[in-house]
Amino acid sequence: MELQKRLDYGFNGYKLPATPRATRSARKRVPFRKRVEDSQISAFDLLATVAGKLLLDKESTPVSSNTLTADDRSAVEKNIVKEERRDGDQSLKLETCNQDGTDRGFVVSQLVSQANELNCNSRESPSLKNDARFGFTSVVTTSGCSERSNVLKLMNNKIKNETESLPFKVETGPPFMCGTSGGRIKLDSENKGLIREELDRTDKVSVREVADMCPLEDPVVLDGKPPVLVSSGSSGKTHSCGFNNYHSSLPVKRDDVNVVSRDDDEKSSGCTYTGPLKKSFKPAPLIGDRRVKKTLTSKYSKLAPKLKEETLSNSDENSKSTYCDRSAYKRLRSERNYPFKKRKFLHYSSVSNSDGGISSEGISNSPEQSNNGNSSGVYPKMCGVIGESPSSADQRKSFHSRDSHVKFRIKSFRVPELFIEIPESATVGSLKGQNLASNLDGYFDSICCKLFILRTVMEAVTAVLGGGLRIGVLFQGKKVRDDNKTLLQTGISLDNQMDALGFSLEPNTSQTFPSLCTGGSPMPLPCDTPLPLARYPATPGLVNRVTHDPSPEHHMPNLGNFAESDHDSAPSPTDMSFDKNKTDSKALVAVPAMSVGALDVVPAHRKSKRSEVVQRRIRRPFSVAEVEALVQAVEKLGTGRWRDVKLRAFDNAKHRTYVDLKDKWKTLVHTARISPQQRRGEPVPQELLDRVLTAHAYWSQQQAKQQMKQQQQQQQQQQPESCLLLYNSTMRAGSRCDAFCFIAPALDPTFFSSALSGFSLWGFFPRSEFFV
DNA sequence: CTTAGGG
DNA sequence: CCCTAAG
Repeated sequence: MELQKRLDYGFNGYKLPATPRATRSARKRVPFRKRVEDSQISAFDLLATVAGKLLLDKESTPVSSNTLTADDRSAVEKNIVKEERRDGDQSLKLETCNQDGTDRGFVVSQLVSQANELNCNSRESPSLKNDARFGFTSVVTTSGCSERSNVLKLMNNKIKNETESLPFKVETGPPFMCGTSGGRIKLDSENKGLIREELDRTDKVSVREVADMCPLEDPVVLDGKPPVLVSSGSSGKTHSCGFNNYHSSLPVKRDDVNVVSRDDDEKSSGCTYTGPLKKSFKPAPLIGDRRVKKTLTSKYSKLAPKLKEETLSNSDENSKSTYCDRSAYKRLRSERNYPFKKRKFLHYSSVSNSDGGISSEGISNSPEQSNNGNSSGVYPKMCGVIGESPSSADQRKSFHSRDSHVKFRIKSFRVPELFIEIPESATVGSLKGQNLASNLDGYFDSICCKLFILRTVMEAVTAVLGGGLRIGVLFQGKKVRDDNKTLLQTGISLDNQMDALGFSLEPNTSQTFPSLCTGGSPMPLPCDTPLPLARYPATPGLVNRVTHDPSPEHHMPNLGNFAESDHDSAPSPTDMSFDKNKTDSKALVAVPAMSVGALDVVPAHRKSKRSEVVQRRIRRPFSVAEVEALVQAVEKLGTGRWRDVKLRAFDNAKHRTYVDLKDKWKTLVHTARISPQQRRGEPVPQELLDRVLTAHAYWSQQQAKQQMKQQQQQQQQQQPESCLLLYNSTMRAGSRCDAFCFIAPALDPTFFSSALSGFSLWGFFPRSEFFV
């Protein structure tokens, strides 16, 4: 048998949300980045799944599949062994999918094998048949460094019910020894720290080093000594390995990896989160994950301008008083921005933190993590393994030329459940060919994803077999023949159980293989008997969570302003003697104000509880002096011009935003209306409160008047000036109808209906159109 | 970015 | 104070 005539895939474990709507709305709030990462992970996992499935099928061990099904788990255990490469091997590297338009190449899996066997369409493929010799190669490439591809040869595919186990176990030969040793990572939140430590300790292989070792030009085949497996997973403890990156957000991990790679001695570096800025400055990732870089860049680029702006404004302030106003305001803005930015970041981090808690089981092995691990950790290390051209003599250059093989073993990994939404209007065909990059939503559609991966696999298979395969879509056991059908038409709705959806690789009728397809079922390849269609049960309860980049360490740059602002926050020196009040206010405000040194602590504190949401701005009660200034300004400017109020009376109080002033006014009004007994905080002189009420009443009235005026104006403009053009049935549109023009107050058209029955309303027109 | 309001 | 919808 060369290949089974058909490979059927049931992608269990991938389920569309039962309530897509809810998902959508909820998703709306999810930061784009998160979504992207989500999908990436998914893609990888999907790939892995497919790969596993392929292996499964290839080995034609229905039992396994059944077992899996029974398990109702999405965990798949794989053993990946790198096999000796033959020159004849076909290695196929596929690059693909981008989610966000960036060119993040993704994981592509490919069937490679003792290609010879595959290629020869001989029915008897010993390797396939008998032993696990059939190699499955998974190629991962990132567009950034597409040149570095990694190959995993998968062998001995097993499916186990080891859901809880690490995403991966990797066995590698000596070449990778350090970090590579297979490790079992449990992503329990408790273990994270441990894992990291382990990581630091064990992961001594620098990515860079590895990368350097396996330049594109000379692919290296690592040699496969007996696996120096670190852990066989026997110990519950985690061992770090190439995949250690798993348990943290992509960027972070990446960073970690980099750090580690650069300085092995610095143990802490591995687990220390370095600020985002650092990231952006760091040399291009080896992995070539441009997407990530881009993300980071864009993410922080926003901040950068702000900083610049601030700086500039400050300097402006110093040099040119002319710009004082604006610059001051800009400062304000920048100041304000920080909390926002921060919030956002923290949000991410909080997500990651919660990550562990949300999905009951090993959420931690969030797909993303695995993804990371793959791209940054494992694969890079394996890059040498994948020879672009096996035949190239360069291969021997590999650091381990002795044997040309390396064994990898993926013991197990877990495929998370996906929650993805796909438009029902999408056609099957479009999904098949869809470039994931075009997915505006930033999500992989699970179907799309599956199809994509299938396509990838198909392409690989095609490459091996010479073409003639296509992806068949099965829905509820029926084959979807028309790719032009939309999902809706096909009956694939979001509400459907995703396990009702299956895929198959089938001979492409238009190609090499004659079309044998007749029924609704995929046709077997000519020379083989169909393998049992394995379908994985959907795996409930596994939620795919994405961890995020920890909050960047942006410290509020201008916290120091507190002190400054305090001094300045005094009301504009009118004729009032606020000196005393000023002092008081200073004292009051000064409380929160900290020395610079103290401020530095803030971030640390914040960092310590990253899980906590954003740090709220420190509370700074308005002093009487400030209230005075506010009242005065409002009396002058009125309510509704808070920016002006700010500029007028609080321009120097950087910590008072116009929103703050507005809020304060609101509370002042409220305070003034309640009984003195109910008031809290520093008592505001009744005199001020009275003024507040007076001013508030006055400006409210003014506003009302304004509105009235505006309305009147509108009415005057519209009604008197507009004409009603009436016509009767004898008239045709476009004909002259002066006689039927009326100057009409904008009354309800029905007004005319009685007097001018028989006419129809044509419309309102500006008077000028009729009376020029 | 500003306003206006609810929380 | 925060958060957000609107404009």
